[in-house]
Amino acid sequence: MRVVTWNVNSLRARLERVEEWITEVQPDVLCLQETKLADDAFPGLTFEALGYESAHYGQGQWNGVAILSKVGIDDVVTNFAAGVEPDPDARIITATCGGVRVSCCYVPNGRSLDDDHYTYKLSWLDRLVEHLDRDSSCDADVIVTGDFNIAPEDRDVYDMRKFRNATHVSQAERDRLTALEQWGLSDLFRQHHPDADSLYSWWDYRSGDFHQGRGLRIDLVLGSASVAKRCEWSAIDRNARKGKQPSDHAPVMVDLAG
DNA sequence: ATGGTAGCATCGCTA
Repeated sequence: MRVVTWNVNSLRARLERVEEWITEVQPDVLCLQETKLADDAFPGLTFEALGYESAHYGQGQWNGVAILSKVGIDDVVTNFAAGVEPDPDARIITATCGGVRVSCCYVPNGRSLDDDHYTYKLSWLDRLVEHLDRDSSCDADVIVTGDFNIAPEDRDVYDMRKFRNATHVSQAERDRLTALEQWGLSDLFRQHHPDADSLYSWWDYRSGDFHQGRGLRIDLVLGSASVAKRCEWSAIDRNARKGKQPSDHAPVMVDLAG
């Protein structure tokens, strides 16, 4: 079972590329972030024609998340699970696909360490743990994936000197990833690339950052212990960042046995 | 230190 996360930075602007990519890579489950669509504008029929059921949670203009699945899509939850302080933005959708409980997340950017949006980011990540406590069981097959807007380690950042006093690398943000780890999740890409550095999933559009190798690894696929055990391959498809009108993010893929 | 680009409900905001 192939599970992929991809921040597409506007599904309207990216639909043709996403369709081509799906046809080539044939993921079983595809988690999308930043669709920037209202629910009634989501191209569900286009994906149905490619063999996918889908669920979208959007608000138009900004944010918006979706799950596409060839292996069923059940028990869909939009926003955080009941009992958790709801988020005003459309940033998380959860569904069961092929027996795996999948949460597709678009974590707030944070903007800067002194911005209210940074406080919101930390609160959002605290609520993600509460969401998992209420929605999912760490003993089951669970995937929490998406654009985390956090680089787990310094080696996931092209140049730490450029990130002094910046978001995406702060201890408080990384502590939130540790909390997810303590809940029972691990970084499936890192499991298959334990010694690698300079492997990124996002590159700023500006200044030729992609071609200069200036990126961050901020798109993660986290899996529970049973999922990690089944995970036999993971890669970032940086080819998808090339060519005409790419997203600024590349898809991150994992293959699970069975 | 700044600015660079892309997308949106576009001339300002978000990333």
